[in-house]
Amino acid sequence: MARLPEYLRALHNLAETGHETVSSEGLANAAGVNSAKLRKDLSQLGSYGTRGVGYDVGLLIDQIEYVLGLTQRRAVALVGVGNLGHALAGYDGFASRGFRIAALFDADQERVGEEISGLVVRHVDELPRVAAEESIAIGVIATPAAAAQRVADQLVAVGVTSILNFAPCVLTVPEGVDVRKVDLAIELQILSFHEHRKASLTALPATGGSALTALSGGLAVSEGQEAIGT
Amino acid sequence: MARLPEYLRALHNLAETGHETVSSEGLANAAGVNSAKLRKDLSQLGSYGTRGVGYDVGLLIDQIEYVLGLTQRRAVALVGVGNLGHALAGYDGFASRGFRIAALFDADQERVGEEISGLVVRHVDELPRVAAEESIAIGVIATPAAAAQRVADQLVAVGVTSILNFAPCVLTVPEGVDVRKVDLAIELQILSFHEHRKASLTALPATGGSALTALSGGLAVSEGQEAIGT
DNA sequence: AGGCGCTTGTGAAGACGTGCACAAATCGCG
DNA sequence: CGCGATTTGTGCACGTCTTCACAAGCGCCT
Ligand SMILES: NC(=O)c1ccc[n+]([C@@H]2O[C@H](COP(=O)([O-])OP(=O)(O)OC[C@H]3O[C@@H](n4cnc5c(N)ncnc54)[C@H](O)[C@@H]3O)[C@@H](O)[C@H]2O)c1
Ligand SMILES: NC(=O)c1ccc[n+]([C@@H]2O[C@H](COP(=O)([O-])OP(=O)(O)OC[C@H]3O[C@@H](n4cnc5c(N)ncnc54)[C@H](O)[C@@H]3O)[C@@H](O)[C@H]2O)c1
Repeated sequence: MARLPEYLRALHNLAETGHETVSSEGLANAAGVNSAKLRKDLSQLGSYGTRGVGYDVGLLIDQIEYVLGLTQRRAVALVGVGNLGHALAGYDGFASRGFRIAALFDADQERVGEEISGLVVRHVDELPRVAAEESIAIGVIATPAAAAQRVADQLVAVGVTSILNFAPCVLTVPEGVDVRKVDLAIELQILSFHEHRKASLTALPATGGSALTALSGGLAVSEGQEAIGT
Repeated sequence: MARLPEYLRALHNLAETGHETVSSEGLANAAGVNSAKLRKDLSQLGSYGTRGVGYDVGLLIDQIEYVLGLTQRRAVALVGVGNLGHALAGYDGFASRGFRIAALFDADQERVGEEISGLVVRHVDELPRVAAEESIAIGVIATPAAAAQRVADQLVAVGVTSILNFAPCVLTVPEGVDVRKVDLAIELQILSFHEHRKASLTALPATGGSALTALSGGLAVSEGQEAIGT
């Protein structure tokens, strides 16, 4: 389930605040989801709630971390240490959430050798050797789109089966390899769509207006995320 | 539809390659989706394909850009010019996809006044004045989680109705305001989950193994993204 | 002009996710 | 010990999304 990480984060917050137990309602609130949905999700983990009381925060954290495979700290390789790569490499939020940036790679000789928060940037050709040493579990691609497919191929070649891709392009990978994409421009465009829809609706309250207005008003808007009402 | 931006990107690629028309199959391939799904999506835009030929690339681009509200270049305000904020501010991919970073804000006096790719960082208290001048459409939050809710409130106060949030926390906003969240750690954790699942499955081919194995094997894995097989 | 191959648009079926509503279970308290 | 308050776990119904499959439409070639 894609919501598990969200629950986990909320649980960690609760744990730091001193809570020992949470009701499904409380946790659902903190995670921004429906309480029934949350209970259904958690019931799939093997039922660790006590009726009348709620869920044991610590136990639930352990459960979710186990299911997510966070009991072992996974090694991440970051390829492409440019604008975005620098930010990622210097981000401490990964370490606190179960990951360890194990190596940085770039193709630019100017960047090779540079040290970023304790790690030295290596040439991408060294990937096979480093992968063998570090047992990389996840590869992150932060190169321009033109280079992304080649980098993906290289990652797959050294045995990486999970890739997080920041380049705005579709990657083709063998079956068994998971790819997730983060494209900020797409996020903005989805927001822009909503803006446009809102604007059209307020401008033409009941007329129906242009074909586009009817379209955007009548169509389902399900992007896997939605606004959280007050 | 959340897939429209993906189609748009693929279409721009095709246009640059000199294609004048595309079949649904071709475009679906380029965007990484099923062709039937793509046709159904496009049919909602008002049917601009020619049977036996395909879709006119240029026309389709115009259509999608109109629906997404990209005919006007929307102004984006970026709040929090730290590690990540710098990368975002210096990213030229926004400009080419219909957006204009109109202003940068930070609360740290040390950062106020700094110039990043032609824009001067302003203090977040100036937001009301600048928003009035620039008619900000979208706000991007790249502050620590602790400050995110306050910043969101400030953005809403000046009339922003679309927010892209990079901080790992749930934002509460009034109805009518859209929030999208990008949490990199969550992306990694989802990948980690798949890694764990794959490992469990290969380790215990048919036994069923632990409760967790049965769980992860039997449960639906739908995270809004999936691997693209070869 | 006619036929043929290709492509779109869509009906229908199935899978999936969501949320309500309620029974079962547990705790605390009198 | 029993009762009520509280909260979990889930059956069920509903709406949405996905995919297949195919008829209708279009252009090209003969
Ligand atoms: N900067 C952002 O905020 C941002 C936002 C969204 C998306 N992106 C995307 O992230 C990617 C990187 O963006 P950026 O701003 O960091 O670009 P950048 O040009 O600053 O950095 C790219 C880096 O990748 C390296 N590189 C190029 N080819 C390589 C190869 N084959 N192997 C290894 N390294 C290689 C380059 O040497 C460079 O250091 C781009 O695809 C961009 O579209 C960036
Ligand atoms: N750096 C990354 O790669 C990365 C990755 C994923 C998520 N994030 C998230 O993005 C956010 C920013 O990360 P970062 O690495 O840039 O952190 P950072 O500490 O480098 O930058 C945060 C910036 O926000 C500013 N700020 C703090 N409070 C503010 C306020 N009230 N108003 C305006 N500005 C304020 C700070 O002065 C600072 O410049 C964090 O929530 C982080 O979890 C970052």
